[in-house]
Amino acid sequence: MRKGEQTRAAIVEAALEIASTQGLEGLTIGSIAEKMAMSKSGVFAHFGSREELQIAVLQEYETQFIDAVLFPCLKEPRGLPRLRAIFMRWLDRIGKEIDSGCIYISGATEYDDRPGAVRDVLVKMHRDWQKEMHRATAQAIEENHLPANQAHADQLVFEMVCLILAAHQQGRLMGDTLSVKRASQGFERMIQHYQQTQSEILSQ
Amino acid sequence: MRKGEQTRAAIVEAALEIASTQGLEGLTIGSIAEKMAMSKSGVFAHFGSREELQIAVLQEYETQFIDAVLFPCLKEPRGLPRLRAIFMRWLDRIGKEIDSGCIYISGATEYDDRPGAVRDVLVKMHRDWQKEMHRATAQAIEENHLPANQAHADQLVFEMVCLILAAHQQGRLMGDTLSVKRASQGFERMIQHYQQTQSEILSQ
DNA sequence: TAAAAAAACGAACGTTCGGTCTATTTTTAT
DNA sequence: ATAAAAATAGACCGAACGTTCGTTTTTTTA
Repeated sequence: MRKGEQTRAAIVEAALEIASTQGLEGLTIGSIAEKMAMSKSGVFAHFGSREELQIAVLQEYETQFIDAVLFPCLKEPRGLPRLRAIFMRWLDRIGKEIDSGCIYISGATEYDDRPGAVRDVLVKMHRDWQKEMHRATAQAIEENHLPANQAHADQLVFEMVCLILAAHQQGRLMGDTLSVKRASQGFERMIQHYQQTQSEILSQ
Repeated sequence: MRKGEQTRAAIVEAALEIASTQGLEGLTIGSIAEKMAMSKSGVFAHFGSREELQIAVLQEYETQFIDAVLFPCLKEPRGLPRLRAIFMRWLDRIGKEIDSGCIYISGATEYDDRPGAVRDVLVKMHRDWQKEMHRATAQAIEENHLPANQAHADQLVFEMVCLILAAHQQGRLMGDTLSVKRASQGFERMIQHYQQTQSEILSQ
């Protein structure tokens, strides 16, 4: 029983590496078997279907993502410092993934028109992550770091996603080495704008 | 000789529809043949390879895109009005493509790690389009609609791409019906910011 | 209208895919 | 140590893929 779990974890790890560059759709059982020096059926037996395997890869990615991006930020003070930390760690991770690729982002375009369990899991993960950012934004409003405007809060989260997506795409497809810096500049400009809106309100 | 060209054009049209939902990688000769009520070999003979077919589809999309987005905007006055018109028509097109999908965007993630002729063509198209927006931005600076700051100009184009990408992804994957509106709000906010920067400079 | 050229067909090729089945080896528990 | 259980191997399946080829049909040209 123990050996199986170990092997399964190792398979998921290898599969995540492959999926990062080839995409979740480009992930084949044969390619994993080769990388693991195992037979296809040996790999297959741990999951029962390719779909289960893809979902396991997504879950592994989510775990790593939350560990690397969200958890360290919880030490930061509630409000804008924590929100900024989240964005910056997220962006930092995207920067590191410009060589390998982010399966949240590649998966989003691969599965936006392909119904099924994989898509459902992917949507839930995106939704959960955006909820997390909504929470951080709401806290920034509570702490009076940002003006209390729900429309602005929604817009802010949307634009954080914007910047990340473009940093990833421009970095990977276009080879734009400045894309991460541009995204962080965009973030600061956006924050500046919303804070300015606040001071305008206060001065009225 | 004439009949062949007609058929080829019809094939490319059908292929573009399939590629919009299935992606360029999901585009198979068999699926086109079925849609066209032709044999696989009949379809194949017009292109010589799948790669050539994919490139033909990309070129067809580019033609349609330029016709629908760029050309009508050239009637607008140079400067900010034209730049705004370009962004809005682009965004409008993305909005209409939320059901079908945009192969510029899906192709970008499909081929960001898959070297070859298709990727090369795709990169060139992205580059050309961004050059077009750089030109429109430069004109807005010439007309004194925006401050003369090259760093800002580059950032502005980057953020236009940002907003489009997120409008597409959030609309398609997350079913966010407000994504197009959010992108246009983001654009106006961004323009407002850069103009504000200008007035600050002028008042110094 | 007949000959030439172009277009389309249909069968097959080799490969790869996810998945199944049975046999064997390895690990675990008694 | 041994029996049960779990893990792995390896052969194999049917389907789909891009591509090739010889043949037939349709279109164009003379």
